Amino acid sequence: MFDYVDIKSNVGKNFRYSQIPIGSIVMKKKVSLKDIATKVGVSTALVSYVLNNKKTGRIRKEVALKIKEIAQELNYRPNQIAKSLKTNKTFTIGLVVADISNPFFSALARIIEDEADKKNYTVIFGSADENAVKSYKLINALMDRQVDGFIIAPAENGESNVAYLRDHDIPFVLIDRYFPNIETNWVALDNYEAGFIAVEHLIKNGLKRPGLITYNTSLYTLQERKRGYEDAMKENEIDFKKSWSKEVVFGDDTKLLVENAVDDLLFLPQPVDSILFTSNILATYGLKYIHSMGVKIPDDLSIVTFDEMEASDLFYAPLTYLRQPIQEMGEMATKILLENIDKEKTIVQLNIKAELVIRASTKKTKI
Amino acid sequence: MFDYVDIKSNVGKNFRYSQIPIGSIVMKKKVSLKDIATKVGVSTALVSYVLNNKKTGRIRKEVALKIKEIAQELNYRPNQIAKSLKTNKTFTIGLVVADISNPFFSALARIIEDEADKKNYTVIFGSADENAVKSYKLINALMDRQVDGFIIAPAENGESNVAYLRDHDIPFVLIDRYFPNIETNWVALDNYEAGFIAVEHLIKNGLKRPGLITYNTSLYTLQERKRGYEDAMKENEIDFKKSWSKEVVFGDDTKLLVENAVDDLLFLPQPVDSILFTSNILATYGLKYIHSMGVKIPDDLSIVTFDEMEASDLFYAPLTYLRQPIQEMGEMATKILLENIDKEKTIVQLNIKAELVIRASTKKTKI
DNA sequence: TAATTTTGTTTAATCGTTTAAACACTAAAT
DNA sequence: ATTTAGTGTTTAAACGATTAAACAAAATTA
Repeated sequence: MFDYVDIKSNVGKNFRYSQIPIGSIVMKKKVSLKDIATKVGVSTALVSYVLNNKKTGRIRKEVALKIKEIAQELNYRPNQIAKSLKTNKTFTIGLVVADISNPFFSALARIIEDEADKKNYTVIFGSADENAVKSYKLINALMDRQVDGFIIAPAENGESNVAYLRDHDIPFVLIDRYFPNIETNWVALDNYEAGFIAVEHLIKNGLKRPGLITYNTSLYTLQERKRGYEDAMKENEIDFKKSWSKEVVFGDDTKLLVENAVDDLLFLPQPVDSILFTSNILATYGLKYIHSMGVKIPDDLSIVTFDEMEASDLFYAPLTYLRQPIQEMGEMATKILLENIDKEKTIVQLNIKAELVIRASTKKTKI
Repeated sequence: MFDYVDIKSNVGKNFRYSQIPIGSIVMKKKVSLKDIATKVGVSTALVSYVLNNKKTGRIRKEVALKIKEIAQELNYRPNQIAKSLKTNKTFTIGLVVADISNPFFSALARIIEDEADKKNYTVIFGSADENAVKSYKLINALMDRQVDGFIIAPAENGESNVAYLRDHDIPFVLIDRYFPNIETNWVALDNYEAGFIAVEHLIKNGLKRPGLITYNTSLYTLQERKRGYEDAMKENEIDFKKSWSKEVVFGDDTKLLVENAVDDLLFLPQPVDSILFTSNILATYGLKYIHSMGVKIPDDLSIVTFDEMEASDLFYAPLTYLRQPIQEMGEMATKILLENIDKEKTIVQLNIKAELVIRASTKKTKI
């Protein structure tokens, strides 16, 4: 399969390589309970009891000691697969997000990993690309591996996934997105309030024509952000125009669509004076384009985004953004899941408030 | 454990919640080979043969059909844990990186995930925080779960990890970092060349005092970047001063240390006229600080970084950077690993060349 | 017709654990 | 001197699959 030529002859190519056959290696055989049992001269049952600290009252101390000693000596590590088969528990949780390479989700993944690790769980992940069918396949693949539970950021139309999990009585917690009419665990933002305070902030700063760029999706999370955006205008007696609100389709040409949306907003007869982006990806595309047009922020246009855009620290106008409490979300989701795995089930639904971090992209104009 | 009060009484707090006891649910029992066997009236062996398309020549067509039909009807999904125990194969690979929330590693994770998925493997990951001990624990935890192989970005002093894996005859591929004296698979950058071309580019642009900010580490990867930096100067007859090259310790106070390093370089009697950062994290800290000082890029100072800093598109001077071929690295690492898992082992060592993406942060000065 | 081969299916062992139940002792209680 | 109650350990089944080997019946060959 790899037919690279020798490194020396490879000058000027864009890689160096070498292929070296491996010499024979002294392999350490995996040691099982049986190996220990044989060596000590007892049954595997006894070894199992000792190493799991069961029946402690009944086992002769010298034997127990000897077993532990030999286990140590042989560097015994229990085969979790065998253990799982018997105990029906894998100490593994499945994490399904849209895309693990999205900073929001990878940050979440790290937090979940750490929280899970505290209870000796490991994490298997999968990226579903905002696609409910792919998500379904992933969930099945992970269920086949008998994960003890799931943390899932469902895609649009992911209700069936949720129903599927529930039918199979497998614990799960939705994160970031959820379906308000389905009785499930979830941990998410208070999206309505977040949209609301973002726009209220704009209005208080004297901006009267806030635009919105969001995904064209039925996901409640984003619907709520939009509803917050609209209500903030209503409550502040702004005469909201539909043309201020743009929706783009998620996919390969999202970038282009965002650029078109920006054009639409800025070339209205009466252009918007500010834009709220409802996700980090939308903001990234939009900002780059706006920047490339030479539009000055915040003088020509104010900007607010969802999700931390720490990278924008370097931007001449660091962005005002709605900070998602990722740490808290990840921790809580994991805790709730592990509780559900261990104990009897209750439903926990958590909507955490966003924090509006005000920076230079929404400067006050004189009112 | 969760003693949140009722949502209505919770106005003004930073979260909303509710706890609803779950009603009883009609649970779908997991269906096993045995269930199918019973329903069809045959042995589990036969069911297994049919569903795995073995002994196809010998099995009565009607029976095979019936079995498949019932399997479908019951929505049978094989228990991978049981399968793994018997076959000694989990179709799982372990990914151990420094931090999954680092964009470089999460991008890599996504690529590995996709490549692995093509061959029906899933990925378990762990973050080792540049700590060889933590890495060792992680590797063990994943080995306990019988992963078929590893992709690992080892930490400093990770040689023992490598030896451990080799002793246990478990396939693995090092990624991003490696130990040149240990005969292992690796996929990494040609770090020497990358450092070299970065500095050569600076020199060609008329800069005569290139500084370096790197980690204080024995990791070969970073040593090589530094060696490239130094050699480029030697070959271009620049009289290199040791004071131009700063090393910072990885850890919680890296940010502060980077800021000190920047100070050191800029307040030399004869300050550097350009800085090469050897990682995205260093660059992020450094850039923010430099920016906050009001230093103008590239007029006062030119900048080159390792790793894609796409976010810097928004910066007034988008950064010149050494693009790591992440896609290729992830794909190749996965391919090499899966080859090693399936077939007899050869060692593949791949050093892929970086691409210098020249942007505004290294403007040409008149020479 | 008997021996052989082919066809279709089952039996049973196995992977590495866990764990209830059985067993063989010894010590205490009647 | 029995019965009863521990004490220390083993036996064996089970988890859910795979798979070599055994088996029975039908088809083919001699």
